[in-house]
Amino acid sequence: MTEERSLNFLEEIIEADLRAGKYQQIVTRFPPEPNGYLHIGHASSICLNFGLTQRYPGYTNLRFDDTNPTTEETEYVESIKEDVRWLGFEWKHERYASDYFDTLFEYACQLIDRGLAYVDDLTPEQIATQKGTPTQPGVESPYRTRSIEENRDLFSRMKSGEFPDGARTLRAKIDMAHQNMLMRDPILYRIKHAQHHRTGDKWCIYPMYDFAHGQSDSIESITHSICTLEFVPHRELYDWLIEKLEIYPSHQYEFARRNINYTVTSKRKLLQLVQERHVSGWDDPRMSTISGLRRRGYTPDSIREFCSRIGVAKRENLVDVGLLEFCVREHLNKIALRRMVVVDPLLITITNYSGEVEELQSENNPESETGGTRPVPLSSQILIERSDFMEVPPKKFFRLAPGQMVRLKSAYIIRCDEVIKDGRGEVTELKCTYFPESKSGSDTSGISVKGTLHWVSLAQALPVELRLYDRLFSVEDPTDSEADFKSFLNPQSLQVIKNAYAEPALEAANESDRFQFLRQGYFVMDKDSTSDKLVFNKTVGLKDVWAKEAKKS
RNA sequence: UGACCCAUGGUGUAACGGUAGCACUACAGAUUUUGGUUCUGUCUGUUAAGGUUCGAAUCCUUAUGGGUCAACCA
Repeated sequence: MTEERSLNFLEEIIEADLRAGKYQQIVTRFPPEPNGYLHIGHASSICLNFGLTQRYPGYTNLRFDDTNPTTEETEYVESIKEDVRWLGFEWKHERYASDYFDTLFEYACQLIDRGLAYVDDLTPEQIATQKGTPTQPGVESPYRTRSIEENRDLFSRMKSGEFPDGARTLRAKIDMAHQNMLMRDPILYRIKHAQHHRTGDKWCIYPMYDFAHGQSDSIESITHSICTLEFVPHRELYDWLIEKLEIYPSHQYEFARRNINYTVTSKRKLLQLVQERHVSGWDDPRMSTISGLRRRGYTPDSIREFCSRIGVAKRENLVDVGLLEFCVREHLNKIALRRMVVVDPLLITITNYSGEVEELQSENNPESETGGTRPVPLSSQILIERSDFMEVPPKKFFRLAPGQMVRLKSAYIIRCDEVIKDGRGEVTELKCTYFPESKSGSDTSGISVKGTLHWVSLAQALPVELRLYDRLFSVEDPTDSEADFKSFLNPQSLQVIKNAYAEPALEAANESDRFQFLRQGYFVMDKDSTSDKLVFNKTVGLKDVWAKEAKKS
């Protein structure tokens, strides 16, 4: 399949570079800022960067762009490493932009010495106003003409902590009238008396992204520095610094970030959802974070497959979340153990069944020949899904109804003889008879039925909690309007079933085990499970053509 | 009203001057002891107008539409 696939534009560039002998091997990097958890959009970038060096000779680094100590934390570093590994990738070198603070400071001094940088005393507001607008040129700072000696002195005093936060900045001296706003004397260093998660209080000046990212790539000899489209205008500055500093010429390439409908993929917005308690945490199963998807029951394989299918390009996009769901169903269908769980129970008494408990066998996974079977107990009282019975069924309802026959999965065919109701007319019980000669696997009854139901023997039923999830937002693109994206939160995104009834085999389940609950969907055992009550998260439902059919009429 | 980026079915992505293909979705059918899975088939597309060419989704021009850029964030 990979060999059949056509190349994306980055692979074409790389193959051309390799063919031309420009490089013997390629080096890429995944460069997150440790200020939040990774999300599905990052997965795309991870698969791209690491995937490229699996396909072509070379390697990929994990580099934390940790140049802003006030937002960065070790907790995020750890989660990012865990997520990258969980996705199935291993980096060559673990690096930090902060590893290069000394070198970066040296670079800054070089620019000063060559008259290409100056210390500015303007306030943030002043800098903003004199920057101009995209259609109007900016004006030069009065401090732009300071002597090299003065700049050197001031910059080293900035470093030694003589000035308070925000008092001065180091700026590149480029062109205040440049078409590209980023070339209008961009700030290179700012003063921040803040504890850094790695360098502690060694520094009180920190480089800006633009003065750290490109040079870090260069220091690591990154051949292909891949980032998203919003950094296109940064490339000119990136190249300018490489040229002036005369350092290894990494080249930046940009691709369009992947957007997915009915969710948000922005660390800032995800952080808001966490802080304002709209979700239970970064790993809430409704979140688009890697940790959320993991807790939801997604597999690394399915996420990688998704990233591969959506591809890489430069145009704006909004990927249908249905494709992600397709990918996880496809994988889980192959690997998930089948179990029976009744969500909304209706009691059936099999009137001609003996009092004994019979042990039946049911396959663990019909997709797997080596999957084996597990025992399932059957007795005269069982539970079926309330929605699998209708007193007045529509046509093509292949389930239970008065006088109608149906098969109990891996067991017998039963017929509904009598409907018992309570005082309010609510159906409380069904009296059925079973056909002993219709036993699964050795059916000689000659009866053929259209429907097969999942069921659980009442006496052996295991009470479990189910958490059912729906999309977090009720509109395709919550960020596409003036309104606060949180106003589009779907109030029905979480539904908890406190008491569902599971077959006893589920007792042996462990955290993170994945199952298909027959005719319902895929579920994963959650970490909130206790010995008293197992908790399962619904990963995704099965395709349900009957639901569609029923909706039509 | 500047610069830059982008434009192919409902969605995502191919076609590198020579038959617009693949996947998802939707729809129809077959199989099925999960109305699952699997299998078969069908619908739907080159933003527009000019130009170059024997031939244009592809090259050129213009228009239109969308996106990005004015944080001491990344």
